[in-house]
Amino acid sequence: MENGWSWEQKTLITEIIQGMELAKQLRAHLNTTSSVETRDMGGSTGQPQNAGFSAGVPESPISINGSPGSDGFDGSVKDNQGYNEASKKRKTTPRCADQVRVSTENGLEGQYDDGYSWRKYGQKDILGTKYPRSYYRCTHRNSQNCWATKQVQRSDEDPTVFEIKYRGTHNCAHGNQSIPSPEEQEKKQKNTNNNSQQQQSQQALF
DNA sequence: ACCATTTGACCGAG
DNA sequence: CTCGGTCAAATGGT
Repeated sequence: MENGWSWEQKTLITEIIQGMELAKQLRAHLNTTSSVETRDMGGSTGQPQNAGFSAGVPESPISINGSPGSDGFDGSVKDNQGYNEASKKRKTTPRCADQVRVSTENGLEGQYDDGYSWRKYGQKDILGTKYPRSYYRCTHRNSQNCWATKQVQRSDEDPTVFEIKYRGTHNCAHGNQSIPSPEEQEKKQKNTNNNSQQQQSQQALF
């Protein structure tokens, strides 16, 4: 019963945080003002949370290789087994997601770490966007029923900004105790969201 | 060996 | 048909 509470609170907090972040960014913009701005976050946007910037994927678009001889594919063994057809459709899946904008310092390197472990399960190019969108899911999905997922997409105009969308709730204890609550109930979430626009000030392109 | 990541294919909705 | 999202096999790294 009270379970929903946490989620609601979390959502609220998240929203507040979002607002703060936005305000921060806005402030930064205002601060610089004058002339070209272009993100000058040379320290202004003190990001509280991003401590770990690990440069990992420099993004090399050049995918070498290109699947060399792997001809093993050919249609032979593929075929999907209809595993899930259970029938009960989840009502189009509840889609409540929080959008958070993370600005990485001039360097694109750095993946913003929110404290949870994510496993990438897909990447797709979205029409209209210059960069592909990555899909992540909690590593404990099977272990703790954490069906939380995250989507990350780079801004087309500002490669320094990453748009992170969180979908679902975290049930995993990620590092803290092990699954103390065996409750696996799936709570229905209602959409209470109303945030519609969040557009940031579009910066003038050069 | 395991696990995270990569890539292609499949699927559902519009 | 197209677009977006997820899964599943293959691969690499530890």
